[in-house]
Amino acid sequence: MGKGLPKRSEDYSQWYNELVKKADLAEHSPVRGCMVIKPYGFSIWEKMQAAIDQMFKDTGHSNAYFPLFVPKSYLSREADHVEGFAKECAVVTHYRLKNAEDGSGVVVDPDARLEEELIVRPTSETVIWNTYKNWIQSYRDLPILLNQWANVVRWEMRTRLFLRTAEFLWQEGHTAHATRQEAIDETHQMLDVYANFAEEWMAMPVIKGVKTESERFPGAVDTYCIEALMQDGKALQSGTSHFLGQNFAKAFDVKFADKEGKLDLVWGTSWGVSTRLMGALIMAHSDDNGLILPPKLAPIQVVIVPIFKTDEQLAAVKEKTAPLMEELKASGVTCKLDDRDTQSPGWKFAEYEMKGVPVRLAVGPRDLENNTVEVARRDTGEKQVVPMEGISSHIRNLLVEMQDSIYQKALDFRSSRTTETDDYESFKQILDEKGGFIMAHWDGTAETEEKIKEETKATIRCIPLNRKEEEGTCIYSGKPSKGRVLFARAY
RNA sequence: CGGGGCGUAGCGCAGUCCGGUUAGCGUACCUGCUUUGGGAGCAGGGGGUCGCAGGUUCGAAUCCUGCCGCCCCGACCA
Repeated sequence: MGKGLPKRSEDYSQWYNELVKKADLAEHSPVRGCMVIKPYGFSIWEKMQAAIDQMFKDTGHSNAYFPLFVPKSYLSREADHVEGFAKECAVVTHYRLKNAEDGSGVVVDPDARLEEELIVRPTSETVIWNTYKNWIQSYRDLPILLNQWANVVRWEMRTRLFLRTAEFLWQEGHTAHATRQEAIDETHQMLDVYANFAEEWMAMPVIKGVKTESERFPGAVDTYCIEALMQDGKALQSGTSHFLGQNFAKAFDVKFADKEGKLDLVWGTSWGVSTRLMGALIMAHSDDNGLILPPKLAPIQVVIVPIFKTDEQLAAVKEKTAPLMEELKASGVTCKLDDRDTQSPGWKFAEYEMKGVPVRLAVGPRDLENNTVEVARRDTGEKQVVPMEGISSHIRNLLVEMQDSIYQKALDFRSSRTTETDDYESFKQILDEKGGFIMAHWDGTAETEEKIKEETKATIRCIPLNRKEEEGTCIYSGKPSKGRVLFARAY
């Protein structure tokens, strides 16, 4: 593994790319825009999955699985939906290969063309609503509260590891309800689940809001989102929850008989987060020495690096640390002892910093003699020699404190990079000089939104749910506005 | 799809303009010795269809033609 990372201040984007590779999270695959998620990266994703999955279960959802392929005709059933996704769909046209006659390899067998092409799902609303049609006849069949963990493909023109890949992993929840209000409540509930996950697990503060019409999910009535701020001052949409109204029920003819025997269309929601959250996690906290992981999502929370010259010294360190490891494991702390004699302690220090292991313990002859251990915390870089007595509870407290402190740091950063302005010139100046979130008045029209985007590359990330109602005038058009919206340049 | 750049050892690169020893450097890898509290040192060693295909030439990584792939900028991006 090569040394060092580019500095964030010099080239943020290159810093990110290098970090992803050097922390052993992911790498490019032979296929353009796709990635190999490496074991360490995947183990972080698994921790995220486990936590989110539990939150889904706790809110009454079950997992299921629907197929990868969508018949082409399904996609066009909902007009906005096909409009939104058609340009980035991978299409399966044949089902067989054969040996080339000139011996150059295999070629597509022209006789094996599919009667109807299959789309590799960019999202599963269509397959799922087509299925729901068969499952729903009566109000007694409702609600249906399902989630699936899956891969989807969106043929993006430009990709970046985790942030935007042609194939990505995600979960997509799809629910069906008897009433409008119940579906709206579900939409909000899942938005809250995402926000809680982002803040409590990822230590990443987010703004909850609703998208403007132009940023809305194709086929949705309303799209809610959580928006996070990255260290370079750009926004990252980190999760979405859609109120679908009756749009997909209409497209797939999903009706139910209510208590009075009257037929009505079913109300729907869908919601998802993806491996993009990995990108968010990386960019929200990490520094020029590598990844910084909040303890709750760190696959290894504590690493012990023994300092030794001889086998006897190593054995003595192991004997000393064995009870500590037992104790930590018993209290749910993931702990690893790196006793390799093939790498120097300094190499290991750098390595675990790159990988974002929250707490590092170094134990050597000096410590054995004094009954101490050197404790280093990744987020601040602080090192402390502490007595072996009570070390286990010291570490547990430290992990809790770090989780909180990492969140607080991100929150402080966001506060310092959130600006209110009432003037278009200073709006542009803030974007160029400071970046971050800008709260400003907007007249509510798509035209104005588009103009601002063209001129500044900033988009309306969302209309925050908790914004205060206040009269104002649009920074661009000068027309009246009922409240501020959240602007930023975004990923 | 438009503009720019790049394909040489696992990775990162020099050499290409101006053709000419055995294609080189860093790192990684292997062996040995000394080391080990912040990415160790020394010595030795292995690893190459120079993106692919043609052409020019006594001779091509280097010049010419065609093709392929990747990266960056733009367009695009629930």
